[in-house]
Parts: sequence; structure tokens; C-alpha cells
Amino acid sequence: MNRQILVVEDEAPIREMISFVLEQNGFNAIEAETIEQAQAKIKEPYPDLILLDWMLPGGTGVKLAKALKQNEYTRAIPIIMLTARADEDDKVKGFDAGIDDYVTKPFSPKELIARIKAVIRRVAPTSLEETIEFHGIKLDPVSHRVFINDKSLDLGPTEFRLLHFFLTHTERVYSREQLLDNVWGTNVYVEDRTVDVHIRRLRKAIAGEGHENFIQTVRGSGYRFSGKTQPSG
Amino acid sequence: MNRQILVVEDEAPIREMISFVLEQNGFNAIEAETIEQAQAKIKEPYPDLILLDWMLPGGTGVKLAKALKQNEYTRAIPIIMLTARADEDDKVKGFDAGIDDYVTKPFSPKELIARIKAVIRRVAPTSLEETIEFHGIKLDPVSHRVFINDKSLDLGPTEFRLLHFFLTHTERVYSREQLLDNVWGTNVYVEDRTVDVHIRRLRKAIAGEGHENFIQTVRGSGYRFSGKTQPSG
DNA sequence: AATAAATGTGACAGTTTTATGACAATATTC
DNA sequence: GAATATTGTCATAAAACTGTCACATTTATT
Repeated sequence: MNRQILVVEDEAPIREMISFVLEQNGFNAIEAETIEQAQAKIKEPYPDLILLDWMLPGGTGVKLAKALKQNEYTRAIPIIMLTARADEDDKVKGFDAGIDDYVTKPFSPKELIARIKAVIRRVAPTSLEETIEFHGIKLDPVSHRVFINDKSLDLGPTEFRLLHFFLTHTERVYSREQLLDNVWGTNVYVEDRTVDVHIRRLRKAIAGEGHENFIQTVRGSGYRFSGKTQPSG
Repeated sequence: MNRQILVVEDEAPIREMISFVLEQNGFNAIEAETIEQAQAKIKEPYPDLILLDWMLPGGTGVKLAKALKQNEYTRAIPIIMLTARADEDDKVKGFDAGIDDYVTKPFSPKELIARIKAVIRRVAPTSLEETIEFHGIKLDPVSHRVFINDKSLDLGPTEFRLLHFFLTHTERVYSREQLLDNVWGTNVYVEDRTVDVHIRRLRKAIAGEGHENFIQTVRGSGYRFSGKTQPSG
């Protein structure tokens, strides 16, 4: 699946030009004209990156950036600011709000794409197509197979997606709700506890191959996939 | 949650201008016109910083500063003085009273914000999701982990929250009630002494790793998390 | 020094949270 | 369409966590 990029820009010609360039380069562009529109579109599935115009009607882009960075679910979305002037001040303000990069208008399509790829590479080193390897666990999204120390492992669809999610989101605690959102999908009505059961199944499958506890329980919070060993209780 | 900043300034236009600038920059401004008003507003929840006008009716700002610095609960609140003249004398007096910084009127919004951020950064060098480090203790809110000298530490939920609170509120005494409010949450009906027990548990967990007494008892007042060693007595 | 007040501690029982095995319903495969 | 696999939910077991209490210590007062 292609990367989704949200373009927040009030000037239609620029916005459309950007979208065009993005689509030309294999990205999936979503457009927003105002901050309000942007906020409405920043929900699941979350875009993989946001291109944010600095001068927006109804509030500057920095405000949106700040708001996003303060939200648990959106804070990880990388943001590239589009700014008309290479103003030092603005840059500082932007970085305060957690901006990942800047592109100064006018910019060349080539530059824009280069920056986007750079940020994505930095933020998500694992492309959707590449096989992921983590401490002896190999997962190939293409062939849809999992190896653990080169021994093939057999997982159900849900366990596969769960493992995939974990492998691309290690060292971080996720609540059952977050896992449901990310692995099952939004608006699925499933009990929180169901996550426990699938965690159990995945654990069993991995442990069957003589492996440590990658999936760690964080009581009261959720689960964490980690290479580091958990301190003994 | 945004930082709360108390603006103590008798001249309405200036006060409002300051508030506006603060709000623009993501701070939460509270206004006070007089020292009395200020004192009334310096209570829970305590502001994170105080902007204090030097020339106040009914007593100079320095007096208020001194009073605050002598109070166990308010001592750690950073204060920035607003002074009309870059008077050397005043500066000395202010620093005597524990002022953290000065801004001389007229000042640019940019300067004010810069100073505020500098002071806050110095006092509370932690943002919500960043890992916090304090004298060898590392707490990562994201992975929900604690390390002490890079050795993983295992804490129960309450101890974790308690430590988290302390790490973001060091060098300041909190009463048991305040701790209950902040760590347990408001409207929880729990004995004051319960705090003692959890303090004990946290102390034990930290001390287990051969460490000093970060958590200090302030008899009759509460507890303080501090890097400095407590003077005996 | 004796008494009173505040804090430190270990134990413990109740409660909450998580792990686990079983099962019926549903989806997939052949 | 039968056989097989997968899924979500429950009930129950197993852990982990909590708040209190009773008693020990320490600190302040008279």
C-alpha cells in the first residue's frame, strides 16, 4: 500500500500541483484546504506524513503542528512545513513544535520528493515491502511468511498482523484499544480482552521456537514488543 | 497540559498584551493585578512560572518574590521579573530574592517568550513524551520503562506514576494531599498515609540499586524529590 | 527525660488485572 | 458441502497491586 500524504495548503493551484507531483511519485495524496479540514482528515487511517503550509487562514500551521504533536495518536506523524520565506524565526518556532523538516517555497518537485523520502526513511526505516528482521524473527510482508531463526512459523492472519504491527512498532507500550485500532482496524466492535487472547496465541507460537518473551505485559497499560529483557517481577 | 503562567502586572494594557502573547505561544495565562490577587491565585494548581512586575501598588514585586521563595510549596516556582529600568540595584535585589530572570520593559514578545522558555527548560527540562533523565534515573513514558544507571527497574503502576510525577516536579515539597491529587487523581478517597507506603515502596525500588535518598521527607509538610543531598536535620 | 506527634515498615486481605483453556460461531479450503 | 482453520467471548485460575493497620522509629515539645 502506498504512503498516504496529507497536503494542507489553502492555495488551490499549489495544492493541486503538489498532489500531482506526489501521485506521480507513487504517493497517495489527500488534500485539505484549512486547518479544520486537515483535522477532520487526520484520523484513521492516519496519513504517513503531513505537508503543512505555514500561512493558513484561521490560524498558522504551527498551531496544528503543536496540536498534533500533543496527541498520543498523531504525534508520531512526521510533518514537513511549507514556508514562503526562509525565515529564521519561523524555523525555530516550527522545530519547537516538532517539525521534521522544511521546504521553502518556491520549491522544485524534485526537492520536495527528496525531502519527503528522507523524512520517511528516517521515521520509518522499514518500508512496507521489505522483510523485517528483529532479533532472529523475520517477517516477509510480501510472501506473508514468518521465520524464526530461519525456521518457518505458522501464524493465523490476526497473529500475523499483530506480529507485523509489533515488529514495526517495538519498544513502545500499546493499549489494548490502540492495538485493536491498529491491527483489527477502527470501528471494529471487539472486546478489549480479545487482544489478550491473541497476544497469548502469538506468544505461544513464538515461544514454541524456544524464544524469550518479546511480548511484555505492562500492567495497567497494555503490551510492549521489545528485544530487551524485562526486569524480573 | 500547557504550562500555566501567572502574570502579575497592574497596568491592564501591558498585562493583556502579555497574556495574549503567552496564549499565542501555547501557554496558559492567568492574570493578577495586585500582590493580593497574585497571592490568592498562587495555590493549587500552582502556576509553572510567574511573570512579576517590579513596580506594583501595595508593595514591590520583590516582596512577593521573597515571600514565595520562603514558602516550602512555592519556593520552586520560577519567577521572571518585569522591570522598567535596567537598574543594577534592582537586579541585585531581585536575585537575592531568588529571581530566575529579568526582562526589561519595553520588551519584544519574542524576547519574553524566549526567556520564559529558557527558564522552563532549565527548571523542567522535560516534555510530555520525552524520556526523562535525572541523576542516573531514566524514565521513558513511551516504552513505560525505568532505568537506573542503565539497569532496568521494575515498578508497579502507582510507583511508576509517582516516580514520573516526582521526576517532572523535582526540588519541591508536595504534601500527601497534593501527591494524592496529582498521582492518584482528584476525588479519590484514600488515606493520606497511603502515600507513605507508596513512597516507601518507591524508595525501596530505587534504593535496591544502591542509590541515595532522592525522596526526602520534609517533616510536617510532605515529600520532596531532589538530586541534592538533604542536609541532616 | 518523658510525652506527644509524625513517619517508617512489614504484613495482609481484598480487589483488580492478566493468563489460559475451552467452545461455539464463522470463515476458508479443497 | 464437508473438513479444517480461525475468531471472539467466557469462565476460571493465577498474578500482581492496593490500601490499611498495627507497631517500630524518629523527631519535636515541655
